[in-house]
Amino acid sequence: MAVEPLAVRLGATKGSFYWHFRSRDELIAAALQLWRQASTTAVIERLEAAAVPPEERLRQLITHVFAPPARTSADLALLADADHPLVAPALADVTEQRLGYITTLFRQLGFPPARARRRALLAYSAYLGQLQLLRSAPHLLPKPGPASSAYADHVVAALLADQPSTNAAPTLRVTGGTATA
Amino acid sequence: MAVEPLAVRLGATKGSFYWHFRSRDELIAAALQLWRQASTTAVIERLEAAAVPPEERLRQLITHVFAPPARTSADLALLADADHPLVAPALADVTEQRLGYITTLFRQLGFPPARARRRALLAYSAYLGQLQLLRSAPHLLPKPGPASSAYADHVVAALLADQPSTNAAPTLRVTGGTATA
DNA sequence: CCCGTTCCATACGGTGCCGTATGGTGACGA
DNA sequence: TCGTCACCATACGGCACCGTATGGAACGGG
Repeated sequence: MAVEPLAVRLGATKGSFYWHFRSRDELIAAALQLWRQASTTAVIERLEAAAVPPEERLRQLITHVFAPPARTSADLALLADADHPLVAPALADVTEQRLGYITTLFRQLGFPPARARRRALLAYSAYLGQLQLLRSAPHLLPKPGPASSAYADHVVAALLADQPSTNAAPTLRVTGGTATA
Repeated sequence: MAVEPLAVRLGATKGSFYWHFRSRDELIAAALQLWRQASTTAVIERLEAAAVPPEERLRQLITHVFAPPARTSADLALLADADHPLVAPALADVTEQRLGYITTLFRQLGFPPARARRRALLAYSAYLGQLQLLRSAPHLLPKPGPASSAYADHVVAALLADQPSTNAAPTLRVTGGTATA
């Protein structure tokens, strides 16, 4: 967002803006710092605060993300400018942090390291793609309501299902929606 | 991409550009038309040309997309400008076409309609997210080589896995911890 | 009452871009 | 040789934006 339109949208002027921030980049840096904290660290802390088993955390995380009542997503704006020199490092950090957390959740579910990592990648990719769909073709997504919850359930089931082939059998069964034998 | 930088990058000038195209938007529209055709219709036709069972088609599609040797992606640029008035409809069309095709593949695999649709959504979301990761944090993705193929296999397995029992309204059980928005 | 500090507004130069106007340049046929 | 036409370059006006310069209110302390 440019600073002149931003200023008028806030009922202020450019002059006042440049008194508070030395430059446009300084504002961007500050906003990115906020975003890092609020969009990742805070979410993880909130999830960890509850005394529930890891599969419940993962379930909450997924359903929260895939059944969006009105997901206001700064992620989208930043992903769109992923090449911006200030955005890129912040984005990389956040991605790494989120992916790391999801990986540990899968590990806690009994997935061996490599499989946990792959599953986390898949899960996070699905999240990012969901965001894109939300913007580029929202009419193709299930409407908020029962269809949306059913979809979230479907995603949870697909992501939490252990696959038969690979060795070192993960343990924990998935409770909740679908009773996997 | 602006037309002045584009012109110099092509060793031409702006004047010559405006002889071939009436405006910048006209170039964009032409490029979008090309993209629709090459990135979707052509891919589907190529897949349908081979005389293989549907799960093999799906497998080829997924592995082709998730084990990218050097995926040159126009998709990314367009997703980044998803709000552009010319890009948005093209993007919606392509999304709908791709999603429809993936859905029919899942249907041919025996998934009932609603589940096929959900699975297709998940698969396509995963693809879109993969694209984003490729740009915003490529170092977190498996490197091209065996790790990459293993990951592609993992994704195929996760997406093709039949889930037991899933029919008939799973009714998500939000156990402990409350909703925590 | 004067002065400095804080906060905001107006005005200006500079830049990158879009689109147009206009002026070549070479090929080719009459 | 001359005119025409496809193609390209230069030059210009206009716009949106960034960042700076400068001129104030408002206010509190000496």
